[in-house]
Amino acid sequence: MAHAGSPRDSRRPRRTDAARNAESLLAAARELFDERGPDVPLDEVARRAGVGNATLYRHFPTRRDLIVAVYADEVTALCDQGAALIEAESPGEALFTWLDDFVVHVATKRALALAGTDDDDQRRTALFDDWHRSMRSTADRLLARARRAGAVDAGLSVDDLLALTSGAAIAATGADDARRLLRIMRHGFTGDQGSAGFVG
Amino acid sequence: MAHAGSPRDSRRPRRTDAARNAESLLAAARELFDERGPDVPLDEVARRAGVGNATLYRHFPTRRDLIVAVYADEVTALCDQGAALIEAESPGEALFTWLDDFVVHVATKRALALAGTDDDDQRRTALFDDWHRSMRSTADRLLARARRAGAVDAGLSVDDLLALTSGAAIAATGADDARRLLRIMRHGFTGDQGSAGFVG
DNA sequence: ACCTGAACACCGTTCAAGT
DNA sequence: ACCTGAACACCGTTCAAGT
Repeated sequence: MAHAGSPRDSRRPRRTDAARNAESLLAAARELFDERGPDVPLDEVARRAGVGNATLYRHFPTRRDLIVAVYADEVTALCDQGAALIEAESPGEALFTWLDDFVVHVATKRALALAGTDDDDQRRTALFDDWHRSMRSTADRLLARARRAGAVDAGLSVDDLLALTSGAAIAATGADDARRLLRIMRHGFTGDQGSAGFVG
Repeated sequence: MAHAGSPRDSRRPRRTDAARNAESLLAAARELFDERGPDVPLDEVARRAGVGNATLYRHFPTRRDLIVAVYADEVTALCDQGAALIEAESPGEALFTWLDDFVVHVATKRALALAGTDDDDQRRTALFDDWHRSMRSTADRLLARARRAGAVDAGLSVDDLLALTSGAAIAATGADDARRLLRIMRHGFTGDQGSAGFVG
């Protein structure tokens, strides 16, 4: 399963101390993001990891790179979960089950997603930029199957689906709120649930 | 019409130089936000306004206060627009016409909304904190009327409506995109538009 | 009462010197 | 090839001194 955020695919092997330092930095960043939020000084991450600050910049040129690396595993898990759901009996339920996991993921990392916005590209959050590709392909397959089953509107694109879903997750006050907002969006403000009947 | 962001309701009158400085700062901030984005150095705002930097802090203690003051007029206009729409023939169309203006407003100020997030309260954007009250009461009246007309789901709350709507606006790539996403949300992912019939 | 600009603190980024 | 920590630059905030 291809996933975003996997660092380093260079040819020759990396020196063992460099590999160890990268791991220490990731562990320190994970801890400090939890403890003090996504704006924690990068020097502090380096200090806790026991390396010089410039070493952090060598491995992770921007704060965003660090954030993405820290949560790469979780994104991979989410995509794997989506791959498993592609076999589920009900294509409609499969899609919305995955979206449910997705909004929880985004809502939980909300602060990090916003902190990862770059100055030059203020239109996109870190989630939408770096993790978007793998998320998008996962969502795309689930959506296509749900569409064939008639469980979603034929005109709904993946991009719109993901934009709306992550927008709701970012606007939500927490994971539970995000899941509730997703349920509302599924049937719309008008609340119509009729005509489509029991599909899938 | 009560609105957010109106500065200064102190008793005794303000010295004329203080009033002039506040105006200069607002004008300079408006220009620089347009030219260089919401992260422009505050010292630069003060310099363009022709005042000392500490004067800026006296009038607007946080960057957020400055942002809110700059866009207070626009928020007021949006609320007035909502007040006018409360008389419209179709309650459902009135609500969605206003929401259409609302998403354009939020999408246009998207970067500012995100820049206004505080460190201590990372759950809310500036829009949701400072302009929320007046927006909320406007939306509330339009929603109540639309609900009585059966144009929206009976269980839809103002808070959920505004959370979803502004979330879509923030996730959108621009004003046009935001309007499109609003239309999708209105009827939901399932695309059902049936059962409710021609209400309003 | 309000203004000023310099001083201070903090943090991201770079770089010369090491191994 | 990689690491180090000090130096640099930038910006928000405060404060002593002015009017």
